[in-house]
Amino acid sequence: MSRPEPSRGRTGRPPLTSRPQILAAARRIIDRDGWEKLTVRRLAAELGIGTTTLYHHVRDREDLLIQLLNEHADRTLALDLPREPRERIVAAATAIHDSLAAWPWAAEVLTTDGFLGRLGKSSLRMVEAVLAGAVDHGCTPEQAVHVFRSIWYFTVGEILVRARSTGTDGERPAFFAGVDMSGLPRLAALGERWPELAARDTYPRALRSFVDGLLAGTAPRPSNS
Amino acid sequence: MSRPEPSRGRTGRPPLTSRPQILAAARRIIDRDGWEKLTVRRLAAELGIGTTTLYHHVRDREDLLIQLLNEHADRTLALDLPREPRERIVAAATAIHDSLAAWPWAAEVLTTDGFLGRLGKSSLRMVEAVLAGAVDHGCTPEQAVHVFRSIWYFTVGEILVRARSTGTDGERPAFFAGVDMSGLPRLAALGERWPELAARDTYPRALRSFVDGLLAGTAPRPSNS
DNA sequence: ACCTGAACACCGTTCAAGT
DNA sequence: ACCTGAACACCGTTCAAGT
Repeated sequence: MSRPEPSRGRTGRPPLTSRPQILAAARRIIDRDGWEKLTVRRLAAELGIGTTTLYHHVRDREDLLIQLLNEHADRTLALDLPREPRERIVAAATAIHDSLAAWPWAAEVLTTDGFLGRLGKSSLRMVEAVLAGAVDHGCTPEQAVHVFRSIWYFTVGEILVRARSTGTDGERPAFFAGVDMSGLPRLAALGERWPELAARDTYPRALRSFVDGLLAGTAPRPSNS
Repeated sequence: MSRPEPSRGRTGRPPLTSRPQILAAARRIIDRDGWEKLTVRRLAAELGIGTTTLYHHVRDREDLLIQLLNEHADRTLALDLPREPRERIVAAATAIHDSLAAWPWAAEVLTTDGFLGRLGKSSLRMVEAVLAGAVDHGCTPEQAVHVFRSIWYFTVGEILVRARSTGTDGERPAFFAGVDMSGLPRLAALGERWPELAARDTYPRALRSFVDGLLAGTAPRPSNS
């Protein structure tokens, strides 16, 4: 896993490609060409190495993406969190959300199996904060996991849906064109205002409602003594 | 869009491939080989036609998937909903959830831009039900859209994350293996119980909490007169 | 009007071999 | 120990042509 010092006497050819180099090249591609263009083949080309060489440094494409995400998390999740339980939960969830919203390509990796077990320390700190906030509020560990998972699903859903929504609203033709609106009065009344309303950033407000709803079931801890 | 009667005199060769045939073949592939195998090329092969012929009947792969989803919705969302606003919202969201949970491949299409505008009547009925429930509870149209979107994000997130989670728990090695747990006491205390807790189906409970939280902000309508 | 093969421009990953 | 080209087994989509 860790690379040896170049000065230490060792057998074999010294590596020409390092993990930080690979991640830097990947970021370069994303910034320059868009994250859709980050493929194993292009990344190798960017590094000036053979495609297959990359497979000595990353297990597969998914592994590359998770390493990239963890590095991103290290840079964006190093913040202090409030002490009060509810505010702690809200702040941690918001940090996760904002971090992911800035990297919509993260969507590809968010839903992989066993994702949590492959997360780095920075991300796990945020998971811990939500769990601790819930427990401090009076939740059992089981309830705390439920609180975390609920918030996680909502956050992932928000990111994934909005990541694919074009910001190019304005010149788009009738959103509900060709849809038969009979029997759908509320939807019909909204009509073409829908795209505008759907584009609003309502994550913070919805998050607070959700946290309130989740914590309402469990009695808050009695103040000490 | 609609196909002509074969008996009516018309110019040109009669079509050998119809929309229902295509959708039936697609379902056959999904049931037999798994939804990952549903590709344009395989579908054409299943139908016994050239790959390019398919492009006369569907605009592209995404269009095929949305047609398939709408057909699925027609078969699964034809249910009655309770009249009481809160129960109406919960029932509609649960119907959407259960319908999607049964077809995890729907994940591929859920997040496409302008998705709502391409939905069929059965799905829009559920959207309408959530909006109507919120308005009947006392929400403004703007708030009702907020309620729908919040529930939608949560539902999509739950489906997408759980769709990729293997049900093959039991023989999997240590979930948090190799993770440094120092400074993460709540997570450490949970330890290897995490996969078991994360596998629980908590959607209904979390949904109720969310709906409660979302409706709490808006005063319930005064009973009539 | 409907259908087609060939081609374009790609993918991720593995193998056996080279230095 | 590290790197490699070639190959495998695919993708979605477009074009110009055939019946």
